[in-house]
Amino acid sequence: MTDARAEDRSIPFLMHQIVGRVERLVNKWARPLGLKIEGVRVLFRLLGGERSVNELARLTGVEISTLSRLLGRMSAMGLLTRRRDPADARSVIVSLTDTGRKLALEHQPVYFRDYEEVLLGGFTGAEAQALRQHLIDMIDNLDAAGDETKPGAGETAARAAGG
Amino acid sequence: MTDARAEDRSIPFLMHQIVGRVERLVNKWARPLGLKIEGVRVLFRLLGGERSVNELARLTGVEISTLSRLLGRMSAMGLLTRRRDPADARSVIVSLTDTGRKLALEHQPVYFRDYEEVLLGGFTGAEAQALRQHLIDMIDNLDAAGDETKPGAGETAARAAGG
DNA sequence: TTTCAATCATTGCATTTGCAAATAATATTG
DNA sequence: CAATATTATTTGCAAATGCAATGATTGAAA
Repeated sequence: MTDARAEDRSIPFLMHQIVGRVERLVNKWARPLGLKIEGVRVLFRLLGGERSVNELARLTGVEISTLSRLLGRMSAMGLLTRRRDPADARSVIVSLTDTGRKLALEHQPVYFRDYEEVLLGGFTGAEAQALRQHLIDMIDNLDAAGDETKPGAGETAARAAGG
Repeated sequence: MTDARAEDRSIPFLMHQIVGRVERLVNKWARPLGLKIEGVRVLFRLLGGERSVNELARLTGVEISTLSRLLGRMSAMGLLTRRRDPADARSVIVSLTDTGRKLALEHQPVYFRDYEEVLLGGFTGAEAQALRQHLIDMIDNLDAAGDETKPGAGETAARAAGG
């Protein structure tokens, strides 16, 4: 068991493992609802109010073309509606139907918060908070690095958070 | 910019964001090589020596059926070979070809270590180490929770690491 | 107003995905 | 040895993915 390790502890790989596991757990749970994790994210995000497709993409982290089609499916399922934004006819406003809202509210207790509780089992509040901040910092680092299209040999790393 | 936030700070979501960004960065870089991130993982993992498909799946976090097909493609690209394990004819041993090894070695400098450096930009060594350990703990938590098929209302969270 | 650039969303297309079933070989048990 | 359970890998199939290109609308500049 401790044999196949070695090199398994890089941060990106560990995070990949965690995200993959969470996805599999959520997918398993959401399958009876006819949804996968992305659909679940969309559903619960919309509980907070109407959003444009663009906002939804940013808020859920789903690729926008993927999202567009996902919205089509969820719309066909009767979970949400799409209508043109009167103020800007390029945008499409997505909102939950009563059915969608009902579904979301019914299953709210097993949403991400609970997965977060699983993830953070055994963590102190301070540890959890430090972790959360570190994750946010890493996102900033990535956004800074993303501008360069290529990470380079590592020279640009420290600058991102160092200021 | 600080407008569309709200609820963006759950641990699973933040990690999803990070993993997605890393994937996009690596995919962009790896595309000229005819690979995506999973292929890159396989390639560099094999640099450490031959592996069975099963081991490779565990080590790279790639779904096994996906991996099987990916190996077929990479084999067709001349990057690796598959042969039956003489000691256990159920297993298939995957190893790099000279071409594959050459490719891996050429591009080693921009592999995950560098992305890790990007991610950890501005982190102290202690912070990085704490983060790494937290990630490992979270994987353990997930594995413990995975046995139950469903996360429940949150009652099982603390038990996982608390013992 | 006309023209050109930027933004938002959708779709074409080939590729890839994941689950579940199938296939094959080995371990275990009696 | 025979029968059964377990492990390793591959494939059938329907569905989903992402990039790039398109259509439609708005904003800016002259």
